[in-house]
Amino acid sequence: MRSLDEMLALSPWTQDIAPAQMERVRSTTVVREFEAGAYVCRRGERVNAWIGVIDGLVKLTCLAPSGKSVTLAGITAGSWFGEGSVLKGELRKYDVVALRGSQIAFMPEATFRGLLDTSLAFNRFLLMQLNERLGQFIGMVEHDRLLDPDARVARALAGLFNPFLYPGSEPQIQISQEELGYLAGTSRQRVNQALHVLEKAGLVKVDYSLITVVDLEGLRSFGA
DNA sequence: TCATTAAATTGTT
DNA sequence: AACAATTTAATGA
Repeated sequence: MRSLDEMLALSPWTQDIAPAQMERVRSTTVVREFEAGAYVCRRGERVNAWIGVIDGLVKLTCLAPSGKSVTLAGITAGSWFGEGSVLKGELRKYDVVALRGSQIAFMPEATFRGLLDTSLAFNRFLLMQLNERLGQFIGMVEHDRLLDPDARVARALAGLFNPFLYPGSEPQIQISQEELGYLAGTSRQRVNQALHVLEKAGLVKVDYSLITVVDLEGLRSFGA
């Protein structure tokens, strides 16, 4: 995915948006590029845009009192996020960091609210997305307590390929094992071990800084 | 294009 | 956590 237009074409909520609204989305949404490691936005900033990942990969992260950072979610290309904070008009609760060079779209709050007021499809999409996220986070807590590390890595990885939340088309993700460790809540070494297990099981293919999902269903249910 | 080097990532203990 | 091995990216001949 390279351009905002391509991403809009992939986004489910654009399907029956009126042409005038679509034009407003196109003309007001700003695209910015970020290098690996750069902050897309920081905790505590006023939220004035809905954010879309056109290309690349970002993570939602927060700082534990001890100083350790915790990754709450990885957001892949094709996904929009941050609607919760826009709706509530609150300060941003987490840091957003680019893990790779990334192209990020910022849709101004006014445009976002315009869509809310005029499009039933948009409201439906948000409802589905919020519900999907809720399910994912509940699942994360459950898995964190019930599953062994191999399975946790499998779920964390599968979570990045939720077709509704992340309508990117490719079954690959460029992510280091260290970052996957932050996401799964385990050490890099354990991720390395787990990836070997998952590869032997025929669920993924592991390359340098790149993981290809071969069997998404198998990944989701691994260890259950 | 090829060789050299530094940095990032991975494999292992 | 530490160390070695491997891959990538950048540089210059």
